[in-house]
Amino acid sequence: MLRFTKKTEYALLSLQYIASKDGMLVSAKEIAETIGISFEIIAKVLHLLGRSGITQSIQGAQGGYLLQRSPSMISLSDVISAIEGKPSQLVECVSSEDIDDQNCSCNVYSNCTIKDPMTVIQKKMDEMLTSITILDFMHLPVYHTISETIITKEQ
Amino acid sequence: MLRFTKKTEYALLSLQYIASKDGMLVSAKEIAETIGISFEIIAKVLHLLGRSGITQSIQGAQGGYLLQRSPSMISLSDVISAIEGKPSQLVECVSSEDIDDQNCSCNVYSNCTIKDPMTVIQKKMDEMLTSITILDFMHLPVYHTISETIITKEQ
DNA sequence: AAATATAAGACTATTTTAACCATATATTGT
DNA sequence: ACAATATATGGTTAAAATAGTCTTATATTT
Repeated sequence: MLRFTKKTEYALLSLQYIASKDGMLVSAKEIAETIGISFEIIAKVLHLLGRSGITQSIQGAQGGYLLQRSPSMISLSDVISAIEGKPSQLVECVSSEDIDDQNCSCNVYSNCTIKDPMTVIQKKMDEMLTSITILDFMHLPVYHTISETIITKEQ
Repeated sequence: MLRFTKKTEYALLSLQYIASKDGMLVSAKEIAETIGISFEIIAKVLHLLGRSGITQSIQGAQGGYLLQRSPSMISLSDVISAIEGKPSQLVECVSSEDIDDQNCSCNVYSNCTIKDPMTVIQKKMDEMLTSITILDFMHLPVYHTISETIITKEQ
């Protein structure tokens, strides 16, 4: 099924929030409360993001997380890889990495007739996932009217 | 996880095979044997494709399946919808259909801050899935050399 | 030393996926 | 009419992935 996992969703919500804090340290507790998700899950997600070098973590009291690079340099593809442990693969035998080498372990079909077109699709998907970044998840500037009513300009 | 289900894979393999037979009736048994997958699964997949008007089925002896429209008019999006019963949704609350109306049942987060960017991503995904058709899964013409050696030109 | 915060693994329940089995229905050919 | 062939459809089961909770360890600040 072509669906993001909840963990990926939580990762995006977390990164969006951290990015919005613009360099300030943010704790897992704060993120969990803001999003409305249990602390444990958010902590696990942030840990995975840290492992992959997307976030940086400061342990101890007053510790927390911040982004290791700017939002525009963190792609959806990076986030998925960090959370799932490997890049997205539309089918088992086609990855964005071994597109050229033929060490495909898929011996399912006597002769696989969809590998080539699937490779093309996988490539398109990768291009899309790489082009989307955390910047795309950030709100546009908030405009204030003269009467101080806050109007948020959405895309 | 962003992965096609096996059923979708089988559907694509089946449609590719039926398309290659260019209008001839093809039985589920023939497809199952060609692909190397159990007859029952292929029959179920073909049934689902028929329900959605992608394939046409002729019952009874000498019956079988054929495409209801040309390969270039059957998109990957159509196939996924047929197999899974509804269009692909990257997240629960964003579908390609209710992009404009706001009857989103997702009350998971106190205030969801990723719905708008997710809608944009869903739209991109839909465009991609709609642009890819069974024609993209068909082999290019087979060229014969003078010595009758068959060379298949791959993409 | 106490409080705060991340690190990391174990465990359980639910959902989805995958495959198989059984039976019903329709059509053809003898 | 009847046997053979082929699709239609629902039920059942096993395996895998997902989602969430719990527990313990480690690091830092006050």
